[in-house]
Order: sequence, then C-alpha cells, then structure tokens
Amino acid sequence: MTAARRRAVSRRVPAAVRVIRERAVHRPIARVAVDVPLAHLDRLFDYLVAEADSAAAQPGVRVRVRFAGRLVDGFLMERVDASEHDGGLAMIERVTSPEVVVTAQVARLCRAVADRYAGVLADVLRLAIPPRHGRVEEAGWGADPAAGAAGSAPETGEGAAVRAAVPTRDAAGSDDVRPSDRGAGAGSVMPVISGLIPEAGGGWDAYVAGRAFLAALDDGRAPRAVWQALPGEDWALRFAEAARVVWQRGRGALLLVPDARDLARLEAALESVIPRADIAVLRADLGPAERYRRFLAVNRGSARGVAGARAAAFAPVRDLALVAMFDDGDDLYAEPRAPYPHAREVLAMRSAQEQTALVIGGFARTAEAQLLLRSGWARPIEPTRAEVRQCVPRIEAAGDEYATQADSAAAAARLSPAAFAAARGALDSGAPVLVQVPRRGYLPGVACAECGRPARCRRCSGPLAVRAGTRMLSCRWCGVAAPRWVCPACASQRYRATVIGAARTAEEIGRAFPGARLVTSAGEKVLDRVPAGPAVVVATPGAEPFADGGYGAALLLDGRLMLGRADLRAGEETLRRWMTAATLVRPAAAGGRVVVGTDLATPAVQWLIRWDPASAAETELAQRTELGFPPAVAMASVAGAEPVVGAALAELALPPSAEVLGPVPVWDGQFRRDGAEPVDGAHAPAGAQVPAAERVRALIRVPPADRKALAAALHVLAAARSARKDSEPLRIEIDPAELG
DNA sequence: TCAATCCGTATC
DNA sequence: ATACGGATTGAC
Repeated sequence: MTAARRRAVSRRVPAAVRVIRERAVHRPIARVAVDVPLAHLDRLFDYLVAEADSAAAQPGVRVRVRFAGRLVDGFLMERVDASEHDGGLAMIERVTSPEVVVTAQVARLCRAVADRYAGVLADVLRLAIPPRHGRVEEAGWGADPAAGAAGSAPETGEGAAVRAAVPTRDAAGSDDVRPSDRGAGAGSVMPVISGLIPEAGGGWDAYVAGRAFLAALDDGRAPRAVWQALPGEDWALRFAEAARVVWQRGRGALLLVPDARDLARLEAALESVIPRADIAVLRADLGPAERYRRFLAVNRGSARGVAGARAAAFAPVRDLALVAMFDDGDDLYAEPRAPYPHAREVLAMRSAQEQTALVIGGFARTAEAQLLLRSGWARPIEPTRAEVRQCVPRIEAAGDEYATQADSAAAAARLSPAAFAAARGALDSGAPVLVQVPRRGYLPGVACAECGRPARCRRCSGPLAVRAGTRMLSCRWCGVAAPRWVCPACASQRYRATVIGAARTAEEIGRAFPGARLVTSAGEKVLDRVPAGPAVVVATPGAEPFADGGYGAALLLDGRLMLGRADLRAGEETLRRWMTAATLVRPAAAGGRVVVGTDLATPAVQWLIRWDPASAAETELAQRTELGFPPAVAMASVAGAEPVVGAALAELALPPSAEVLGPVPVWDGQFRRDGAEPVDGAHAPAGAQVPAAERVRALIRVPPADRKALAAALHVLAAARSARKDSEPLRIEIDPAELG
C-alpha cells in the first residue's frame, strides 16, 4: 500500500473504529523520539503498533503520534516486546512513510551529538534529516543521485542496483590509486591548480605517510589522519582519490567542505574519478524536493561518494568507510542552530562510532586538529620540507612601514616599498596580484602598542576590552578590571584598542597601480576565479578567487586588524587566512612572491614565512593549554538577560572543577556570525538588535575529563527550565564558535 | 456532599 | 499545546 493510499484510508476511518485496531503480534511496542524540542522530554516514548502498521513500522521511519493531546511528528527508534511505562499506551496514529530515514548509525550519532552539546535529540535529528517530500519519495525510486548541475531525470529502481555492480572497472590495487595529477578530468576542470603541482611525486605520494594512508584505506582499515596540504595542492582531487579507494571496495565516503565554492570544486574532482551516478552532492541551496531526492539517493545506497557542507556530516552514507573535511578552521563548520555542533566533532564522533577512516585536511592546522595528533588518536600526513620548498612562494614581511615618497601612488595606498615592488613585478610579468584586505566589522580588542599581542586578563586569560564610556580595561570573560596593565611579552605599559573599519579600500589600492585592471571579490559578490593576465585583485579573507596559472604576488595587508580582533582564535585564524591566500600564488621558482604587511616579530608572520603550520598549531595548543582555553579545556557559554543567566548559574549543579567566568555584559554583534562583509561596507548600525546592555554572558570551563559532567549539568538545567515553562531566552552553547 | 473551577504537572 | 489530577471554592 502506498503512503498516499494509507493516508486516505486513515482519514476516512472514524476515531471509534481506529481505537480497536489490533496491536501488532510481533514486538508490539514502538519507542518513539517525538519532535518536541523540550529538554525534559528528551527521551523515547512508548507507543503501540497496530498490526496493520507492523510491517512498515521499522526503526528509523517517520511516524505521527498523539502526544499530550496533539498530533506530532516523530521517528520510530526501536521496536520492543514490552514497555516499561506504567500508564496506558496510545497507538501510533500512522506511519508517515515506510522510508527508513534514520539509520541505526545516524540515530546513535545524533544521540551522541545531542549529549555532547547538552542539546536535545529532536534538534539534532532536525539537522540530520531533511524534511520529507512525499512526491519525491513516491516517484523517486532510483532518484538520480548525480542530479548535479542539470535537471534530474527520474530513473527506475534498477538503476541503483546496476550502479552497485559498477565499481570494478578500474580493477586496480593500491598501486593504481595514485592518478596522474594532470589526469584527464580534474585537470581540465581545474586548470588553475594543476599547473602548481610539482612535476615529481604528485598526488598523495608527495606526503610522508600519504601512500601508507591510502594503502590502509585500501586494506579496509580505518586510519585517522590530520593532513597538511602542500601550497597549491589540488586538495579536492586528493579527496576524490581517497574516496575512490573506498568506492572501489564498494563502500561509502563522506567529504565535507566549508562552502558552495569549495563544493563545486570538490564535485568536479569527484566526477573525474568516480562515475557521476555514484556521487551525491548535498548542497544547501537546493530546493526541498531536490534536497530530499539526494538524501534518499544516499540513504538508499545508490550514491556512495557524498560531498557537502557541514549539514552533510549526518548524511546516511551506506557502509561508510571514510569521512573527511577540508579546512576545518573555517568557521562555517560551526552549526548556527541549536545545539550548535561543530562538523569536525561530528565527523570525529562518527569516525569513532562507525570505525571509519578520517581525514582532517587543510593548508593550515587548527589547535583542535593538533589535539587529535597530540593524543595519538590521529596521525599526521605531512609533506617533506623539500616538497614544501618547491611549492611555496617567496614570503617576506614588510612590517608596517609605508612608502616614504609622500606623493607616490604607493604611499597614497599606504603600501610598503616591498609590497609595491612585488606587485609591480608580477603585473609587469603579466600575472595577477592578489591583495588581501581584512573585512570590516571585527570586534575591537585591546593589544599591546609595542608588540601587538592581544592583551589578556591576568586572572582568567580572557581578552581585555575598553569598558564602554570609560578608559578602564576590563576582561570580556570574567569582568574583572585590569588597571596598570603590563604586556607580559615585552613589558610595555602602553596598549591600544584595535580599530574597526580601518581597512583600505579597493579604490585606494587600485590608485597605486594606474592602468592595471582592478577586480574586487568580497561580501555579496565573490568571484570564483580570475583569468591569467595582469590585474589587481582585492579580496577579503575567504573570498580570494583562484587565478588561472596562479597569482604572481600576494599582498597580505592590515594583518594587525585580524590579529587584534578580540577572539580566542585570532592568531590561528590570521595564519590560516594568510596561508590560504599564499597557496594561490605561484611557487618561488616560478616567481611567486608574498608580502605580508605585518611586523616580522609577530609569531603568525614567523610561521607563515617558515611555512610551518604544524609547529604553529603545536605552539597554539601549548598556549591554550597554559591559558586554559579550548580545546585544552571544555568551555560552555550561557547567555541571556542578566537575571536569567544569574538564576541559571545559581541553579547549575556544576562539577567541582568548574570555573565560572563572568557574567559580563555582551554588546551588539558579540554573537554575530562571521559573515563576509564588503570592505567598503558600513558596520551594522548600533541598536539594530536586542538592547545589548541587558544581555550578559557567563563562561564555564572545566578540564577535559569533566566535559561530560558539564554537558550533563547543562542538560539538567535546560530540562528544569523547559519543565517549568521558563521561556526567557537562554542560549547554552558548548565549545562556542566565537570566544570574543 | 458535590459540581465547577483553578493550578500544577506530565505528556507513552 | 492539552489533558488530567488534586486542591479549592461555592452552592445546596
């Protein structure tokens, strides 16, 4: 019976008749996760299954049940023989669809994610399972997973079965796993990159442990790795190659990227090594029908190479053997909806639960990734120094000195002589120049006026800020005043507030290079690529277009702005942005130059010049360990109106190790997400949001060993609040994305 | 003594 | 949200 028909029938049957439906003979009890986002209802509820529904009522299907007097959606999670519940049981109203949309693996993953982030299962299931689309489901057997760019012609069910038999074509052992870099597909799709890969030892072979990793994959083992990609690396193709290894074994791979641009690139690379029909790309901008169609294609096992952004971390890939993500430092991996899970954590949990291989890749390296290495849970895949030297452009620091000739164009644009010369040289050789300028809107912080290091609280190591309306320094985490501040690094007593909106404009920079074509990529209009040929490309971090053949030079301007932003991750983030931009530049041997306009003494500049993301991450992690920052500690944020946060803190049964910082007032934009804003764009007008003065935030930190206890305490708090219908907004976030 | 109403609590 | 149970109230 089709779902539509069953619905039609149940509508017509009067309630009195429904009540006497016979219960299922076999396992008559269903345990249901109801779609109610209340913490005190975050458990399974028992319902009776009608015999007529019994076949369809499999674990993982959507059901509709009467809950507290009203009909709600839910997922059937288990079928059991008997109920523990004392009272009477209601019958499942109907099985919405026989489609098993929550696999056992995804169910377990969602529960674990909810627990990890002190959230409720219903919220996580909503992140994991797209809304049902009835027409797609009914008509879509054999939904075309590859329905990539063009429309998707519906296929028959045989399509999926046939496809499953395909992956023997390239009958090869691990030796054949290494495709040529300039190999057919990807090369033609991404001509940019291929030219940058060194002639010798391309592919995964360019890395220590690279080949061993693929061999382990091919062996069916579950290696876990943190991968440091070479500058200019065609990471999408490397990911595709790794996916192909598991695909050839008939198993599934799940690959994540931060945004749509990277996804398009990954899709092209996948299509160059895996038949299109075996690929599903889960894009966020798809309509509900197409989104559900692709979800079903993955769920039904007809697509085994799956790519997507953060939400795809939950995709029900069949027989999953590999999960991977590129550039895990990108804040787009932090889910903005409750309970705010980070895709890196989701993948790591999934890798552990499903015994899959894991790759956390990037040009730079996060402290979180470093922690996976330090604990021995993952192993590094790194290039040799020799390989790095071959790929990296020449990098120099020009400090903050500007051109001295007052009337020169370079001086007008406040470009240092070195920066100007590098750009001029690239343009003269016919190559484009990338100019990276921080976007506006960073939270202002306080930094040492001498060495530029962020000023930190002596008590909790949180960031200092100038207290509104005064000239006093105080800690943004714990609120303590910081009179007589002295820089611990250089002993200077002078500090300065980092400025918002001092970034140079594209026009300003363009004037320094009269005659050159000026291109902007920022905010709403982000360019994917620019053609070869002389041009000045001004871009905000993250919006840098690829250049065919690589940039001749890159100028990384106003680094102090990025370094000085009041965020825990400012240093790591700045290095990541710089490195990402530098990977778009030709190798030094081909004339590629990078000039970073920040003082040579700045640690981030040192790591950039030495191109040593591993040591940078190690140092970063060591510092965070010392200062008590994530990921060395577990941190939770509790934010809301002042009395609400106060009451919550009083009520929380925290582990004894917990340290409460604050509460302190938060201001407009404190929790705004890091959306790209145009260089020239105005800062969001003050007062556009909730009156900031009334909002406060407290931070709670515990040693990693007490992470679970912290999460449990917060869940208990949330449960008590929802039970008493306490609807005053309170945002509870574990490992908050922004720690400003 | 009993029905009507209010309030708190559970929701299978 | 809605439903239910127990307590409270008011009329007979």
